[in-house]
Amino acid sequence: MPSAAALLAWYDRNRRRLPWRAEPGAAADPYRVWLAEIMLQQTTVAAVIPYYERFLTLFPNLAALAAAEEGAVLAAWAGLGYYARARNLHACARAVAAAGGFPRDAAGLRALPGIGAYTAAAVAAIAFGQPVVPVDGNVARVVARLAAIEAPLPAAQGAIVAAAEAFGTAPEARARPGDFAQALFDLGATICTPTAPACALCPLRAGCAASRRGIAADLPRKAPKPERPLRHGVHFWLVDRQGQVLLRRRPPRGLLGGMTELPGTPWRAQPWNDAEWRAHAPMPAPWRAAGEVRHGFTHFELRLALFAADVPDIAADGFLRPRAELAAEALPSVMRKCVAVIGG
DNA sequence: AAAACGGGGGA
DNA sequence: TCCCCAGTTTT
Repeated sequence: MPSAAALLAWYDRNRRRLPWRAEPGAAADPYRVWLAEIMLQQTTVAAVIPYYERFLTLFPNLAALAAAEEGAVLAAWAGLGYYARARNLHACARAVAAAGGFPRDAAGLRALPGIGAYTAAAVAAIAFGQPVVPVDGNVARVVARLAAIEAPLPAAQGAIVAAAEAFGTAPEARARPGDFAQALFDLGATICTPTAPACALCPLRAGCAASRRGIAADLPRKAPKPERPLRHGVHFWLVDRQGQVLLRRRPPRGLLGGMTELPGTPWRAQPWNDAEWRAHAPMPAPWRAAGEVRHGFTHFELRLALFAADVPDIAADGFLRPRAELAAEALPSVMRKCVAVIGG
């Protein structure tokens, strides 16, 4: 069994300073811990920091976020991805505000929108000092190596969680649950990295089965991923005589749910021919080819053809924005790419 | 159990 | 290019 004491001693000297973290010895703010954890789901620290700072300015506390319109929250989230997180964040803020505060235990937190097993444990440990171990990608990698778990993910997840909980029962870990969790995060982020782990610098090396066997860099093993299919779409850049561009809102749920887009066709496996995409144009217009955009989503690759036209007046569903203000519009990244190609 | 759900940074 | 990231929800 690796040494929790050694891990915490390493953490006390090497901890990362992050905007949502309390200073050593200070109490963590549950609102900030929760907000950061939601943003950090499947998202790197570097990507989160500017969004976190902006969010805290717009919504400095739970009451402010609960009082905001969902559209304002989605707009502040634009570009960060996984937009269901923003909708759940808002719903969660209202539920917690109505209840008078966050539940202090993992089971209570787990019942809230957008909070799964990982986030419940992270908030319980970091904000409320509960003796639980959140297992994210970092912790899973560290623990799979410590215990030399060779079964591939996701089948190995149960064994990894069990090993993490066993590590967390050490008295030093139970005395500082939040620091123990964050120590595992920091170790995974800076020493026990996915490729080429710096085992020579690791405080847990003596207790690491994978390091001993020389297979640390090979763990955790992962099941092969299905290949991503290709999809095609066409989007339209329609400008009126006042220089206003037609935009519209996507359906409230599903892919990019509730976000703003240029009007376009559905995205499908087969490319669109001329007659097909014209049937989806917001109105008849002298369309001219205006470029192409490629964008990768988690489960498919997207190729968009862009067509532009100028008309005196726009008569179509959607809303208008001055072309010059589009850079400031809250757009998902794929639509930001379209604007950059056409209007850039 | 499997699929849906974004986007950016690093190897 | 592929992989990974402080995962959750829906089917």
